[in-house]
Amino acid sequence: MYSAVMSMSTPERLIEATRELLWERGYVGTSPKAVQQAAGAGQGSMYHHFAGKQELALAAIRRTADELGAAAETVLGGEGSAYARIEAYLLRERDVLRGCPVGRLTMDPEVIADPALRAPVDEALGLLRARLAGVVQEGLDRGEFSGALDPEEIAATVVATVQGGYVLARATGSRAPFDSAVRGLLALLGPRAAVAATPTAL
Amino acid sequence: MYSAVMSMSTPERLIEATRELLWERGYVGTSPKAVQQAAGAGQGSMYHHFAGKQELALAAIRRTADELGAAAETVLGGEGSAYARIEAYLLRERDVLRGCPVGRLTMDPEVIADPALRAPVDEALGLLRARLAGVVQEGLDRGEFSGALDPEEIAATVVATVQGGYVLARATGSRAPFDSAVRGLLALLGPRAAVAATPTAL
DNA sequence: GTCTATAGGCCGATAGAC
DNA sequence: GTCTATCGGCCTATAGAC
Repeated sequence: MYSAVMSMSTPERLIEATRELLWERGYVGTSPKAVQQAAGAGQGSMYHHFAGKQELALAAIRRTADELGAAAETVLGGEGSAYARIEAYLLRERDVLRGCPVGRLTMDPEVIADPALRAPVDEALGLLRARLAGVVQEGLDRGEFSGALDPEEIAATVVATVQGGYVLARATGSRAPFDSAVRGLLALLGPRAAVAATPTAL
Repeated sequence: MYSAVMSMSTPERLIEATRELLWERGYVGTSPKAVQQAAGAGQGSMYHHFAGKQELALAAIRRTADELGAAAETVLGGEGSAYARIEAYLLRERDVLRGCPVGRLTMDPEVIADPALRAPVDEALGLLRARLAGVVQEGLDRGEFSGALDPEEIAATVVATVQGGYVLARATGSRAPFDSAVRGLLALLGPRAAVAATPTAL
């Protein structure tokens, strides 16, 4: 991990340092100087590779957004019933107290005010919802869930529960409320569905 | 509204201005200077009434947290079935694109790092969850919901859906995903419960 | 209570030498 | 590519006059 960082090119180190700082402190709370120190790069070096704070943040946000999509696809494109895949998404390993590196940006006034910075955030969360809606639709087609459910609504509820779970966990300083929220959602989504799907999947 | 602001004492105006700025820009993004300008108060005046940024923010956060509790109680302490009250909480009027003034602070590194600033946030969200859990328990006692549900988990899911709904709405720039998430949750919580409770409530 | 003055340091960026 | 120097302005206070 650290050796990987040390062997990176300067632009790479700058982007990775920016990703970390954006995650922890947001755009408003991240200064070029802090990025340079974290990346071990000088002032002139940073401005040689990137036009400024915004351009650097854009590169960092794009990468983080792409990673979110890839991670979601790994879990949602896996084996099993629709319920099982949604469960896998919800129970996936997470650094709960750090929150979501993409969702976090949504609370930053300067990210929201800048269309270029907001675009990757919007897209990543939109794709995630669409992908989840597809899985819910599959489950509906297979009769896993009650027929009254709207796939896009359930997808929004699933993503919102995760994003809001981070809020509750950070408020408390413990991941417990996140886990509660997820278990509550699974209980509402689940029992009958899981059983119904078993014959086909397992 | 504005006349009310203008007739307020200087400390009051400072607190209200801080509340607005904290909501929009967070603690990290809010400067004493910006507060002074928004409140129409001078530098010396602000530091006469408050020791500094942290003390001012503490007063503002406490008030916002208290308001959250009062607003929740208004809706959750009302008439109707448990389902109806949770529905009322979820459908309550909200400035969705502005997000939650309390939940927002959870993404601020300096609020989370400062126990004094975090405490009111933690307490407000904790009380909200407890209050909702009580309502769910009532619903369970009256047979409104499926017996398998855990009140604290469902309460966490409800609050998380709202908090996460804000994230989705702000990412998109539209309240639509918030409404979807809420409708999805109501669909999961609901139909049978709503019908079962109707005889008593309506 | 409110004002102005002052402080040392960071903010985000630009310029130009090496 | 990376460095140092420099910029005007804001950050968060503090000091002391009025």
